[in-house]
Amino acid sequence: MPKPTASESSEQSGAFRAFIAQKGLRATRQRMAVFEAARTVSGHYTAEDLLKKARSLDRSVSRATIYRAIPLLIGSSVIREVDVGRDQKYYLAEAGGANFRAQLICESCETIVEVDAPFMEWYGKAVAAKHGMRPISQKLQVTAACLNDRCPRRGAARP
Amino acid sequence: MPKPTASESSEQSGAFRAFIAQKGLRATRQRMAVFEAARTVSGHYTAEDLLKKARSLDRSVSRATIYRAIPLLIGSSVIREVDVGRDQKYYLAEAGGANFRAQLICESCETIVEVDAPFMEWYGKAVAAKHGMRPISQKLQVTAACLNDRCPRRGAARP
DNA sequence: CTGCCTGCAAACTCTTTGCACGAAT
DNA sequence: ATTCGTGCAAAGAGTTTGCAGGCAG
Repeated sequence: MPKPTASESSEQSGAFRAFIAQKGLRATRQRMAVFEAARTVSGHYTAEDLLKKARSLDRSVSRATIYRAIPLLIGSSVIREVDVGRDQKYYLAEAGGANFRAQLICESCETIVEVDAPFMEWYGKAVAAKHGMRPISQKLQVTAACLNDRCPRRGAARP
Repeated sequence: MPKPTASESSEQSGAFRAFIAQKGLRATRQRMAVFEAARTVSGHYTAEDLLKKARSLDRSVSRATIYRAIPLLIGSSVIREVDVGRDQKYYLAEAGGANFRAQLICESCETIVEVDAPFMEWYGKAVAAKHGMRPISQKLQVTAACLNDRCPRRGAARP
């Protein structure tokens, strides 16, 4: 059934098509371009980055479509949202079922490192249970001074 | 906990005055009203809440002054900023030197519970060190479905 | 054919900032 | 007197949304 292109994405693409079909939505050209861009861009990217990449695949993709597609991409686990409290949110292609990740964030430059933190699952359950609540998600972030050569304040912060 | 009166705050007020004086700033009427409001309002509050309270103490306080005072209040440890990824940030009167707190956040209503999480200090150090970085701060948040009577989606959300 | 989707641009929300007057030291 | 501080209002930035066609199913 899936389009028999040589593209390595045909499989995931089919899964995404199924996801939107099941929701009564349509596999438009623009939507699929955003999907393809979302899983192709590497590392953490912004909505604007995603727009650039999607446009390189389909010139007609607009900013509005990007923002309207993002919730679908998250809902279908194609990407994950990473909010580190900056002005813009970041997104990340979701590799496997890799949940429970912490972020190590440089306070001065763009660097964000994903770190496995499986104990978050236990912690979330424990804390929520103690207050009679049902855990839904957890977030753990460490802000630090990085040593990246390109970091404007390499190794700075607190003497 | 007895509600602190204006006179009871004179001590902390003095500390705050010292802080701004040491920075070469001035103890203006508006600034002190915001300070007094910041340490009086209970629970988590927004900049807008702070404005309301400060205005009840001094009619002339403007929104701009609130936003300009907040960094001073944080810098002098009078309040702490709590960013849970919503559109507005929250602030909280800083009781003691209580650092390393996690937040338990209801995904549907306003409820935010502060939870001690001292292990964050160790975790931040360990993770940062592993990447040759120097830890600066850490944040841990658990989103959950709450059982508050006033919660619009009481106990909702699937496991 | 239906009605979901799209691009465009205006709208929105919280926060920041330029300006000229006001006030703390 | 000096500067810093203030209110006002406009500017900003990222994201959302109303509208009039366009296209998937």
